[in-house]
Amino acid sequence: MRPQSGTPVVIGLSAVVVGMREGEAAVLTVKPHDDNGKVSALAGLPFGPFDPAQDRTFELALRAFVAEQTGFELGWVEQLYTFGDQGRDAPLADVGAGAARVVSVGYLALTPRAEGADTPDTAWMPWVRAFPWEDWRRGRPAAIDAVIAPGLKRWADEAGRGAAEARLQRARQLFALDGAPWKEERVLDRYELLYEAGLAPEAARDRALAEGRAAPEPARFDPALGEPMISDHRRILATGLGRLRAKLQYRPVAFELTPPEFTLSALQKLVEAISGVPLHKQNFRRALERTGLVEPLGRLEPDTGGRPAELYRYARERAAAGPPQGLNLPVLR
Amino acid sequence: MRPQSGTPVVIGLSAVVVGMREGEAAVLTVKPHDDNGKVSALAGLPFGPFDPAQDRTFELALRAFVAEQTGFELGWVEQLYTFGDQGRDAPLADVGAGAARVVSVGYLALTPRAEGADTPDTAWMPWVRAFPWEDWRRGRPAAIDAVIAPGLKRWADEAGRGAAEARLQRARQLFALDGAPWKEERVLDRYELLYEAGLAPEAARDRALAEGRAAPEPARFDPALGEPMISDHRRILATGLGRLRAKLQYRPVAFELTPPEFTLSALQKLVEAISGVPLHKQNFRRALERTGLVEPLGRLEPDTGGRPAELYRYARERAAAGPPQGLNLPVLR
DNA sequence: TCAAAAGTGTTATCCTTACACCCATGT
DNA sequence: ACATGGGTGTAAGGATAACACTTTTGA
Repeated sequence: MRPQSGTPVVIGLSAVVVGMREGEAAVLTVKPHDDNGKVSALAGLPFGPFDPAQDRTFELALRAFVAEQTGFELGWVEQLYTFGDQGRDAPLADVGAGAARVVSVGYLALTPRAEGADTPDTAWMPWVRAFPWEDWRRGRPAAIDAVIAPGLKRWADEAGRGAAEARLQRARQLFALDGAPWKEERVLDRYELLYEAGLAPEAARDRALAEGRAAPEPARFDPALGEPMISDHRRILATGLGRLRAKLQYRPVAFELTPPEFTLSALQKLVEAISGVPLHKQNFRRALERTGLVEPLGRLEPDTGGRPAELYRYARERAAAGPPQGLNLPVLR
Repeated sequence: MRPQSGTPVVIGLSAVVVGMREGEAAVLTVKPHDDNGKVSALAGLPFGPFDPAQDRTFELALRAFVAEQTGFELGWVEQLYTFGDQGRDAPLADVGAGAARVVSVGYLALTPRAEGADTPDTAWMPWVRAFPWEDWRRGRPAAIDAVIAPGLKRWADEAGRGAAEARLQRARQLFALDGAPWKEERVLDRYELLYEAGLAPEAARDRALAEGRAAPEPARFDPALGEPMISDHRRILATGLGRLRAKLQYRPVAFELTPPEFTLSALQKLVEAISGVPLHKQNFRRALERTGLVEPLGRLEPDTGGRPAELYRYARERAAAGPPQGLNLPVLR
C-alpha cells in the first residue's frame, strides 16, 4: 500500500465528553487559542493530534491529551466516527512546509464526575445550547414550528420540482412535522439537514472558506438554532449525542453518568436530559426493575424537598448476566 | 495541530462486502499478491489506500477501489470503525524511505447482487467459514463445547487467582456456556476473546512479528476455529458482522440484500443466514406484517419445490414513514 | 398419493401504556 | 395542614412465543 501523492495526512482526535452538571447534561468544551494567544469566540471540543511515532493506540492518546488539556480523566470511552470529508472546515493544517489533510477520529466519553470549576479555557456547556430543538422535555419546542419549519420550507422551495418534495419529506420526518413521530436519536440527521439548508451558521462559513472568501463573523447563540462551534465540532457533537441516545435503549450506559449512589428520580432526570423526552415515572421504574440492574441500598436521601427517596446503586455484576439490557423509554403522553 | 514526529501516517480503507450467494451469506474476499506476483495463502478483504491529495471522501475512494479491484459496484455503505492499534498486524508499510504507520478505516457494504463468477483473485466466501461458531441455525454448534470451551478453560487456568474467574466469566457470557444466553450480535467480542486466548492463529502470528521472529506458517481452515485471514481482516470482518446483526434488529437493512422481488421464505432464510439463528416462521411473518415494510405483488414464484410462494417487494417509501422499523428476531425454541 | 414447502388460526403469557391514588417529609 | 416530591395498584390493549393444522404444487 503506497500513498499516491506527497500530501501528508494528519490524524486528529476529538472527544465528546458528556456528564451531568447541576442536573443538566453537559459537554466538555475548550476555547481554542491560536499561537498568538488569541482566543476563539466559539467553543470547540477537546481535540489533539495523534502521534504515529509515540501513541500506541488512539484511545491512550485521547486520554492523555484530554487530561492534559482539561485536567480531566476519562472513564468510559468509545469510538464514534472518523471524519475525513473535504469542505466541512476540517481543513488543511500546516505541517512544516505545505498543507496536510486532516482526518479526525471522534470519540464519545462518559463521566460520572462532571464537577470541578470551569477554567478560562474549559467549560461544561449544557448541550441543549448547541441543539435547542432537541429538548422535548417540556413539550415540543416552539422554535421548531416558528423558525425551523419555515426555514426548511424556504429551502425546499428553492429546489426544482421533484427535489422540493424530497426535501420537504426529509424535513417532515426528521422534525416531526405534520404529525410525523419524533425520533430522538436522529440528532445527526437533523443537524445535517439544518446545515444543508443553510440554517446552521457553519454552512455559510464553510462555503466562504471553500470559495476562498473571508469567513463571515461567527454567529453567536440563537435561541432557535443553537450555538455554533468551531470547525466541524458541532457535527461531531451531534454524532455523539445521537449515538448516546440510541445506546441508552439497548445498553446500560446511563450508569456511566451516575454517581455510585443515586435515587430513581435522579436517574430518570438523567435519562430525560440525555434522551430529551419526558418519561413516565412508574413505567420507567418498572422497566428498570425488570432489568434487575439496580439494587436498593436501604438508605434514604433526605434532601429531596419532599418525602426522602431511597438510594440505589448500579449492580454492575448483573449487567453482563441477564438476557436483555438497556433501558427503554416509555415516552410520556 | 502539528505532528510530533517524522513518522508518516498512511490511511487504508477496507470493505466488508456482504451479499447472498446460493442461499448463503458471503463476503467478498481477495487473494492479495505482492509485487512479485506471489499470491498469499490466506484471503483478505478488499482494501486500498486513501489518497489525501485526490480523494474527496473516504466513501468515494472506497467505491472506486473496490470497483477497480473486484469489478464490483457497491450499493449501501456505512463506516464501521477505524483501526489504529499497534501490534495487530496492521503493521508498517513502506513509504519511499522508511516506515509509516497504517491506520485503516473499515466499511460495511451490502449488495443484493452477489452473483458473478469468482475470479482467480476474488471470491465470495461464506462468512460462516471464518466464524463457524457463529452458526446456530441448526442448533448449538458442537465445536463450542468440544473445542472452544476447553480451550478457553485452559486459558483461564493459566491466569492467576482473580483473573482466572474473570476470564471464565467472559467465556461463559460470550459463548453461552453453563446456560448463559447466546447474544448473536457479539461477534467481535467473541473473536477478540479467542484471539486473546490464543485460539485464533492470528494471535501467534502477531506475537511472532512483534518479537521480530519469523511469522509461523499460516494455519488453514479449522472446522472449529474457522479460517484465518491476512493482517487484521478477520477482526474487521467480525466488526462488520456484529454491526450487521445488531442493525437487523432496528433498521430495515435486510432489504439491502434482497433482489427486487422475493418470497417470504427467502427473506427469512436471509435473515437467518445473517443472524445465525433459526426463526419461527409464522411469528417472523407476523412481525414483518406489522412493520408494513413489505407488499405482496399478487404473483407467484413457482420454483419452490413445493407449493408456489407469493412474491413480495420492499415498500421503501413506507420505511421512512412508520414509527418503528427493523425486524426483530423471534428466535425459535 | 405422497413429499415438500407455503401459508393460516388460536391461545397463554408477558410487556407496555395509562390512569389515579397513597405516603413521608419540611414548613 | 399543605405543598412537594417519592412511591404504589390495577386494568386494557398489544406483542410474543408456542402450539398444530390446512393448502398447493411437482414427482
